[in-house]
Amino acid sequence: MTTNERYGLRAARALDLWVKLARAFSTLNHQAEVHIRSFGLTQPQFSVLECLGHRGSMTLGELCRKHLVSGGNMTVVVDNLERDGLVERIRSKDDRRQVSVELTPAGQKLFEKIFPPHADFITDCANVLAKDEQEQLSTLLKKLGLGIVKQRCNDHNKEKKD
Amino acid sequence: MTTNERYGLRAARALDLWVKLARAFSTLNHQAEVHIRSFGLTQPQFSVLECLGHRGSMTLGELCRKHLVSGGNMTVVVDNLERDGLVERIRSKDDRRQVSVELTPAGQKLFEKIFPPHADFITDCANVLAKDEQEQLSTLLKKLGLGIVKQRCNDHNKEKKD
DNA sequence: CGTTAATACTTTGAACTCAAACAATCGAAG
DNA sequence: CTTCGATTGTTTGAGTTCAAAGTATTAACG
Repeated sequence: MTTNERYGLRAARALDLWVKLARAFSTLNHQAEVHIRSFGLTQPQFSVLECLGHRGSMTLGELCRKHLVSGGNMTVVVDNLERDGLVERIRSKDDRRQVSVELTPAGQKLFEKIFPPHADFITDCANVLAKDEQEQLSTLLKKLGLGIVKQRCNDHNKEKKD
Repeated sequence: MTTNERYGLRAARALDLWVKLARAFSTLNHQAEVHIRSFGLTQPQFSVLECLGHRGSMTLGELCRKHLVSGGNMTVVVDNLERDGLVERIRSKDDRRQVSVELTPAGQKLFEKIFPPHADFITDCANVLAKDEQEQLSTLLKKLGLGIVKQRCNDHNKEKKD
């Protein structure tokens, strides 16, 4: 019995989309992971390094929001980067609760060394699709992602009212 | 300085696609996670339960391949499901290395209880997009995912020859 | 001023993930 | 029949993730 026969056409289409999304992400993610690992970093570590490299120092909270990651987590990632001498924690003077994270010279150097080849790597992968396919895919993914956030947010507010 | 100015248009497009893919996946994944957690399961646990519910018993190796997950990992997930009395390990008589994993009656019951509402949930999320948009997106994601596998596989073989 | 609430981060415990090392079993070649 | 190599699972160690509880600091209110 197919998913269609069991749960209907709409559900079959939705579940199919969900599987394809998970597979595509998982595949690219795995490739990126392997590539990044060859530089001695994990993916979240690289991601934080990249963020700091491109946008300068950020607080832990900003890093969390940017990475859609829960608080307790970023602490550990930054711990490990700090242990490896790639970033530095600096308590803000204005608000002593906040901790600003900055690249050390070693961190900056590593970022400059590994980001370009990594960008090339991602570009290679994306070139499986033609230019307009890439743009079309981006657009649809954005619509899906933002749409879900909006939808869930509305549902949540509706529940509150009830 | 934009990504485009820094690394060129092709890279900018590819990186943008990568970010959108990661965001869309992460958003839907998070929603699904929260929904599944309300039934007392984690996502990988649910995923294994679903697999067994739809396709009957499978060996650990089959589960690994189906979930694109490394071996040592599935052991733990199945450990936890077994601890909760939802699945059972059965050593194959033909090949005593293989371990077949089966749903217990409790596991079967839980699967039947939670899969339909979960399918509805995913369907709701997907309905952010119109029917033809969903199909288009599925097609592009599939092409991207399979294309990358193929590309990397070729690269790998090329390296071997060198 | 002092209490109370909110914010920013850290800690803790459970689960998942990988890679690498290990054990058990099977198959095939000598 | 024995040994060697491949396959199947498990174990171990490091890292990531979340949720929930805890600490420190700030802001706001009486």
